[in-house]
Amino acid sequence: MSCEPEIARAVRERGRRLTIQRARILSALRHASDHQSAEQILGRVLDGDPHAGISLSTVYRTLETAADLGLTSALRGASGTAVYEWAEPDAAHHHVECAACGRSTAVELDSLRLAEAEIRDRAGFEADIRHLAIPGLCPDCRGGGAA
Amino acid sequence: MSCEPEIARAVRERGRRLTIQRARILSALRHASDHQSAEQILGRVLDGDPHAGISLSTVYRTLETAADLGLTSALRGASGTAVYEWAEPDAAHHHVECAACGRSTAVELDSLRLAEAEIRDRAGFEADIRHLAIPGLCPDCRGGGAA
DNA sequence: GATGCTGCTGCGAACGTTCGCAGCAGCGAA
DNA sequence: TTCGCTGCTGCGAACGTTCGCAGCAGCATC
Repeated sequence: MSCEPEIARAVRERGRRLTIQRARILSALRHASDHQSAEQILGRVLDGDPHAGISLSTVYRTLETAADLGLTSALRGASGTAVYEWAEPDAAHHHVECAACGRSTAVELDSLRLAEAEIRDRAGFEADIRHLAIPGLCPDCRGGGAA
Repeated sequence: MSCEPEIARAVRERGRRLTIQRARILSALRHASDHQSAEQILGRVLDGDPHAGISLSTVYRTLETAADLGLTSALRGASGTAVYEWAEPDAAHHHVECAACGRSTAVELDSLRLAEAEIRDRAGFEADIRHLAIPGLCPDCRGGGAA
């Protein structure tokens, strides 16, 4: 796949080692169209090569490392299961998740910039609100179920 | 404890049964000064009565039920362990958690009202941003470690 | 006070995730 | 190319949390 050199560079540039496992895991996530759980990612890797012999621990650790490097971002929604996605550097976005049906949508929220400033003023913290799972009710469930 | 009738009423008013276990668990959380994990709450209950015979499952279920009723609110921070607190109805607040040292502070954030409106406009979701765990860096760690 | 419905509980297993450890392998230096 | 350091991996155990089940007990009714 064409993006592997890109992944390799991104990892090595930041002083980390590029292992076969990392390349496979990150490549799988890179080519996924949406959020993937750790198990789904492992499934995709093993789909491509059933003899890869990659463990779930490694998937978790790789995803955590990659999040540190800014390559991926993690999201733990109401379901409790964490999902991961490739981090497009310019597309900071947030996820609204329906508490009733579980459907989730990505939104860009300018007002959270204000929240960061507000936090700096009131608590002195340097907040990092680039990727948030926000609970709510989707239009369908709002009309039918609740209210 | 003087608040038990209040808890009893709150539970029964909403059509739920008041059990000894629920009364004990909610009372323990009500009198706690800050966030408590499920295990801490169980500890407090058993502290008061070592023969209470309450299981951790019941603590989790009670806290979930109480959150549905609006009596408590749950928060799952970066540590992964969920913490719970008694929900003061008027004091909507958020928690900023230091990614480096783990310290967390409560802040009130007006700008999140804007975010709710923004979400309604852009995604049609009715967001519920009353209680959020926001990652960041506290003043101490910002000065010393990062930057 | 006795009875019945059914919501709640304790138990134990299972889930998703993290951790500790011993061995392997990437990468820089020689 | 070889060597050595040490960061990374697989394994398995442990953690916090959720789930399924059978039995118990709160509450409404009589």
